Amino acid sequence: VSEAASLEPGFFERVYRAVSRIPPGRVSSYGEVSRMVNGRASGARTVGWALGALPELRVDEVPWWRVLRADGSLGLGRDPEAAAEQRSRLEAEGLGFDAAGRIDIERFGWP
DNA sequence: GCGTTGACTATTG
DNA sequence: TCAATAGCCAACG
Repeated sequence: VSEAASLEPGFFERVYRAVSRIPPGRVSSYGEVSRMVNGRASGARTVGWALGALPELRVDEVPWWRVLRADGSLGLGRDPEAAAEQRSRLEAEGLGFDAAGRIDIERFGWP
């Protein structure tokens, strides 16, 4: 492997990797993913930004819909269409939403 | 090197 | 519960 740098994937790759480790029926928050990637929950914004750059081609590899906000509400607040898709995918995995449209991350959250 | 941007989080009122 | 504010980190121009 001549590409020694590939041993240390960039922030993007690490985020995709961490998100892809989330099993079906479970959800995680940006802060949690940030902690997996950087060891800190402070980089949550960067995680969201990294997923925002997630090309559609990687959608099948990275279950971005399993990443929610810390309070269990869906992200993509500025993208209603994508949020609806996220909700559909989560419902398809058996996750329940409350009246406020939020998931009980304490119950479905992936530690 | 600096300022801006962003799918965030925690705190305060 | 909702709204607004401050703090943090990484990439881009």
